[in-house]
Amino acid sequence: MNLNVVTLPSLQPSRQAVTPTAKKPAMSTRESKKKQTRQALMNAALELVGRGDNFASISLREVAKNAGVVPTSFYRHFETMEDLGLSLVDELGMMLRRLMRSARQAGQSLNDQIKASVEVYVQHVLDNRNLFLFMVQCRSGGTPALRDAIRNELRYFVNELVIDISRADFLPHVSHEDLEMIVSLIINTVAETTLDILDLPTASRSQRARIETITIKQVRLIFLGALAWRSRKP
Amino acid sequence: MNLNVVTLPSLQPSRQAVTPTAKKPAMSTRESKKKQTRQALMNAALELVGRGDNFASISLREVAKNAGVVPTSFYRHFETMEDLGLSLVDELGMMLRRLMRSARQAGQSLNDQIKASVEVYVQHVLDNRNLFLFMVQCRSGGTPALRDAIRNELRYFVNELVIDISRADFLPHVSHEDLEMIVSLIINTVAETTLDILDLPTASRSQRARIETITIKQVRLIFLGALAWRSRKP
DNA sequence: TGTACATCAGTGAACGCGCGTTCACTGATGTAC
DNA sequence: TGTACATCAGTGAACGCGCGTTCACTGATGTAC
Repeated sequence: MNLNVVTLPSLQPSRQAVTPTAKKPAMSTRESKKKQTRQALMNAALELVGRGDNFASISLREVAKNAGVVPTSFYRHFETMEDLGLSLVDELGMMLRRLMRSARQAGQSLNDQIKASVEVYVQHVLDNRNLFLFMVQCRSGGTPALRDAIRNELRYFVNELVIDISRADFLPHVSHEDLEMIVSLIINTVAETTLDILDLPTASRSQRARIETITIKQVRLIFLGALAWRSRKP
Repeated sequence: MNLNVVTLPSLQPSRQAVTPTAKKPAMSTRESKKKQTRQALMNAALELVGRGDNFASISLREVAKNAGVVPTSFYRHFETMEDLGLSLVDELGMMLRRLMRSARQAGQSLNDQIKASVEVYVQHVLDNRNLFLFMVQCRSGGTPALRDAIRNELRYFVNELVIDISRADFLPHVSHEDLEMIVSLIINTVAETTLDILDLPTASRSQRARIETITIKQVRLIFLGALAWRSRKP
């Protein structure tokens, strides 16, 4: 598409140079406005989820209205509400990757790392309330396609953590298969707290600390079990 | 209401004697027909959940239609769909108590007990598909009242298991508070498998065995951790 | 650079439909005497 | 036991409303020359 621009740089050199991020070609006014509306629709849906509606019962018209466009405009961006939902899962995925990056802090003891990771998770849930609400709702109440998409995001999370723990050599006596079993247990345990966090009255610091303490204990106990675990030879 | 019947048993002695379960007075035709319709409405809602609809987006009219009554009839039994949902939670509660009773089998080793309990759980999920679908949907996507009701049912489960383990003296070195933390971890771990079980293609025995194996391992690992756990003195 | 044409994100009217809820009703069941 | 009246689960018509989707449109933006 932009190949001729690249092979014949003399044609529009100044435009390319002015572009803030040099990687992608400058976005046209039309394109960027379209992206803006698209994002507005996604945010509107999240907003409605945040207000207490279930994603499964939100109407296309409500979303359009909240995004400040006419209902028919919706179709310029998404085929159906499920389609929009799948895009939200993409957004969720990016957020989870950011979360993962924040949680990876080397050079500490295992106990400190557990504590820090749980705290980072709780903070992310509070900072991305609506997106996490969407996640827990759709994970168990979405259409098959949505549930599957979310399941994949969580699987990615598990795989990454398995790699981390393998590299750190925390549990050298555990087989790969069993390590996956253990990491799933950890991820599920942490994920399980999501709803409890979201249901907290905002700014209830003591309640938040209570949940964090319990979760940290649970993950530590799992590691204690993992250290005593004997994998059968493969 | 029936007090005079009780205090003056000579009035209708034969009717009382004929009643199959002697505890409650005989139900009138009208009463029993009403209960029947009520149950039909609840079953219709579960049926729709089983077909893939989200409870949050099921309409009162669909439920009535599926139950074979006119929409206005619904109001003779429930005020709203949420009201019906709360009754379904009651039904769920009774089912969970039956499950708990089946899982309580004394006189085995801890490992055998874990294995048997997980298998009983999986069997119950498969036998009560729609009710468990309703549970996982509403636990994270229901109205606040519904979520709270389900949360209470699960809390009951945790409390019962704490009592069991205390009595069995499996973990005498663990404080009551930490025991609750551990039992929550176990219950959440087992509950987490629910969706995976429900998503299985029916009668995929090998997949079912895989899930059971992993879950059994996870619970055993938790107990291993619990045995090594050191509670602070209270 | 200026002009003529193409593209396409967003508009607004219109559709048929199922929704929750109201109301007055019917007729089988229950109660009082 | 028989009769006259009360109760109330279920009916059916009707309401106004928001829904998803269609269609022809408008006018700003992009493209070609």
